Amino acid sequence: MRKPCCDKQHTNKGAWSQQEDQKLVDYIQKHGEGCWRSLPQAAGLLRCGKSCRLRWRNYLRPDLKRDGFGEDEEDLIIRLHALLGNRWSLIAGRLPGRTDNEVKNYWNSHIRKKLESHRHVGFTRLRAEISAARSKNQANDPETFIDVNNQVVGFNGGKLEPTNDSSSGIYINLDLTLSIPSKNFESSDEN
DNA sequence: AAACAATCCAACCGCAGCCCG
DNA sequence: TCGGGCTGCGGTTGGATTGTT
Repeated sequence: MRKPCCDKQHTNKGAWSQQEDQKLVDYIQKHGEGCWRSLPQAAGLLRCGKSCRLRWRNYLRPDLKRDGFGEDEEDLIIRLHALLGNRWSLIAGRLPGRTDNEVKNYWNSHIRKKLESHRHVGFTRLRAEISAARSKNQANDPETFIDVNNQVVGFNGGKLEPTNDSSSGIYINLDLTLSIPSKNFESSDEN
């Protein structure tokens, strides 16, 4: 049986106080993101390492955007989700200043409902791009294409796989390379 | 103004995978 | 090669806020 990540009897849970936030920020600014397991004690926090990590990554990191999602970001999320599914960290990796949690929440509370209620309308704009991209790219680089309706080609664990429905034959160029997430803007993330 | 419902989002949980001895 | 420890990820929860009746 695996040990729990921390002694839960002696850790705080729930919302973070300003003092806790400050302690965490101060510590990470001084020492960087080191070992999360030992960080709470070193920083004088009664939290488990996981909680500290989450708080930092999702809320306290200085490079995070705190404003709402733009139209272009929403559009990108929809496209990436069509390709990657619920790989929120990968999706967030393509959106500077956004976290996986934020993207996931935004998807669940905004985009999913939108797509459910306006499914065909939602694809109208995509279809215009599809037509343009189709003739240009279809044969060149299949791994950057998906079928908007039901996935002609999927990306599965680093491997391209044909999927079960190829009815539409419509492709969209996502202009996507699956590089290591956040490498484009890692300076603030890794410091 | 109060009660209830719906929505949002920060935080938690448990699992998977990576790393290292 | 194997096993244990640690981190990261995705799913889920629950409290706070906002909207509706």
